[in-house]
Amino acid sequence: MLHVLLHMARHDGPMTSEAIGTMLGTNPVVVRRTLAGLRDAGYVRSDKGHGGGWVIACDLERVSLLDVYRAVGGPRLFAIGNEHSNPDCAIEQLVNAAVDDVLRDAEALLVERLGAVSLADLSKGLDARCAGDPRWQLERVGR
Amino acid sequence: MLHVLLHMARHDGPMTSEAIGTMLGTNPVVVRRTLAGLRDAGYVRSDKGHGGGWVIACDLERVSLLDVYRAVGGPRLFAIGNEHSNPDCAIEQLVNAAVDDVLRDAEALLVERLGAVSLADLSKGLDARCAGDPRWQLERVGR
DNA sequence: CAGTCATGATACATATAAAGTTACATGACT
DNA sequence: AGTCATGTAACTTTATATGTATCATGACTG
Repeated sequence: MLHVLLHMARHDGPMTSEAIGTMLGTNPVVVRRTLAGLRDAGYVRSDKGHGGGWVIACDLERVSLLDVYRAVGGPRLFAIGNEHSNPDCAIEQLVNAAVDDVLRDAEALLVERLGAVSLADLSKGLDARCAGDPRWQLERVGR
Repeated sequence: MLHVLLHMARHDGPMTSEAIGTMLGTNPVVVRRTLAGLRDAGYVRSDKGHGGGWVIACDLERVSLLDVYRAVGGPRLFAIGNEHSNPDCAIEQLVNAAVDDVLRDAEALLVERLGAVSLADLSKGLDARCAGDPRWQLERVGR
């Protein structure tokens, strides 16, 4: 979705779900489902009808990767975690506490780092990277 | 599994897969499947026949939570990651690089922290926590 | 106003992985 | 010989994500 947002930012005029779907090698409905979160957060806007589609609706400077992550969906950052926290077992309490402690710190790091990078940062990085190479100003999507 | 290992360490005599399964609210076969990784790593031993079952086969001091994590199975630490790294799209390259950078650091932190805690540390923590409370010396499993 | 193009939304189908289940073979103890 | 336990394989169930089909709605166009 970051990929999509950056393309969208560099595209004048709306992008349709179908175009994005083709770009991602997926399906327009899936695109709508996923972008719905970003729309609800106010980061993009969608217009119906002729000439409709998806447009950036925010200041890239004020939206971080963390914002996108949260808007798009998963509260689950880790593939591991404590399932059955049985409050009756001291061993489990201790193990969970130890694992939670580590996981909390790692999540804090992720949140901090993802929160520190804005979409504008990425966009600027792209400018720098492609300076003098106008090819990349177009959408080079492929798959 | 950490839960199981600590119980096992405080249990004299082997624990059967069925007992462990009941303790975890799961199935003996699932227990065998999961513990197989720990057995292959040499952290536990399994004996067949009468009086058989699972026993700790390592020095708790020398096995970290990271070791257990790796032996038990999942190379996937994060629920997020880059799927289709399309080498033709500069935007995707940049996004992936940015996300990978953050993920690498977070994973490094996890590895460091999980590697710094041994099973013996947890066991000692349990001793400290339950000092003067002999109830917890028994398996209080429940579910 | 009719036609089309787009999203919104719902319901259903498929794919994948994890967990659970069943069944049987093997080895060990009594 | 009988029982108890693991080892293993095959199958089923469950959960989740993804893909698909369909129709309603709104917006632009001629």
